[in-house]
Amino acid sequence: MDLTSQIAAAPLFAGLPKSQHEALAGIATEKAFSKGQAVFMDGAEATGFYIVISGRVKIFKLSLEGKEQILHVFGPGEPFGEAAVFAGHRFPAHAEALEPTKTMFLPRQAFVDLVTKHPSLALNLIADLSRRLRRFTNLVEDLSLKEVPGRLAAHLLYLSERQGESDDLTLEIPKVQLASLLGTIPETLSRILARMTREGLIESRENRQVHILDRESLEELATGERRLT
Amino acid sequence: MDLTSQIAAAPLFAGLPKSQHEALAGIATEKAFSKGQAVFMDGAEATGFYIVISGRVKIFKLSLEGKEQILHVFGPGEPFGEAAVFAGHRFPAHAEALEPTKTMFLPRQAFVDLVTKHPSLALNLIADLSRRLRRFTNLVEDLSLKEVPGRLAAHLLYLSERQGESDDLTLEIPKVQLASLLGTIPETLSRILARMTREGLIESRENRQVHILDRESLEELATGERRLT
DNA sequence: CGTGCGCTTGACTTTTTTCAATAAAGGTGG
DNA sequence: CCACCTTTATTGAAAAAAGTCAAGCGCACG
Repeated sequence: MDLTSQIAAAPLFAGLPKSQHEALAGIATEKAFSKGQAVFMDGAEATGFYIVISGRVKIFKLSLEGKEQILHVFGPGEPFGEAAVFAGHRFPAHAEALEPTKTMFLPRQAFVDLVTKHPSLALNLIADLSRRLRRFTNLVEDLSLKEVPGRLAAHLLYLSERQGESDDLTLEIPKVQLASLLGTIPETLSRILARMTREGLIESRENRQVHILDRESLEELATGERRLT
Repeated sequence: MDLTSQIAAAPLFAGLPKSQHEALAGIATEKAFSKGQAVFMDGAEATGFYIVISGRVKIFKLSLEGKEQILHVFGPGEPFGEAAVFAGHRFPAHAEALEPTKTMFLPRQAFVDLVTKHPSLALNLIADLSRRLRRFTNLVEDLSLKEVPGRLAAHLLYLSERQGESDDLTLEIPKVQLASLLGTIPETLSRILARMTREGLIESRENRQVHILDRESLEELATGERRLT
């Protein structure tokens, strides 16, 4: 697929006239990354931002001791790094491809000009940033107000919902990454999955497959009404 | 002071023509809150957003057990609740006045219309949301990657910077609130302040006054290069 | 076919929270 | 102006949650 149709497919650019899609294609360039390759580093100058075409990218912070906190995992159609274009001018975190990934890169100034000229693009961007802010609110709430079992329960329910309300779900990412997303470490995650299994809340199959046995209890765990014994 | 000049003073509306300030004044209403009074509740419908005129407002999440995590403390000139106007339509957290507070309320639709018509307002809003996103990134990093002493050290340095690089600073909020802002509880905060004092990093005077004695060590604590013994 | 990565489990440590007691400070009504 | 009561703050002892360190297993990939 060519860049213009990629752009037309991105929610951020929804509702823009075709001429604008073509204008964007004119300023965008394609960049590909192999699994594990860095897209940008924390603190690097933000000369533009990215939109995932295919594959997945994690955005994360690193502590001095090497512990990692994943902030987002972005897939096809999702932009990342846009906020840095409008505030601070430096990326506030690291970005790395989780698998072979294609992106398009939108250079800063050309994009700013475009946003200035097209109110509907500006509104799309505002909605995008607002949604992201809301997600961060939830992340902070989870990290600060819930213990790991609650965060895991919430995540399992989120995956179940996203994957069509089925009781069978797939974790989508390796457990090391999931631990980092939940703000914990693989050992703790492993233990809590084992506890949930022991208590009959879930069944953990091979290959990142999880089967929900007791949805209600998971929901209570996620809200804090119940705790794992 | 009248609403028009209040609006002109808010960074969000900087650079707008006077006519627009007057248009905004036309749709804005003033709302006052007493200390401890709720401005809005988590989950309430967002029919508009607020800008602080005087006083201070905290935005926070509550757990079922009643633990509180402060997300922001906003003072004069700062807007809050804007993101809910553009995504979700419900407030994602509670808001409460920390002291007698005056705000102006901007109703949703009128503001959306205005943003659509005025690119420079849209850009201001984008910059505002982007900055806020960046702050959240730091909050998540702190909560997940740093221990309480590190978070406290970072906060003290932040206050010192904001208050003019002096070694004498004021906490600005009661310790209960500070604990909630740092994602901990008053007891823990109290103990860690005591440890910092014992190790000669700070001196804690009466009335929320803190004197920095060893800035370098505080900085190392904030980055994680050093730990409190 | 072996090396390594992803995952799990056990034992132990550290950090933080919980519960309880105490005390100082500040505002309110009598 | 004072007694009272709530708010704010501090400290100790014990419990709980999560992290660290270490070992071991199995499967995939080169």
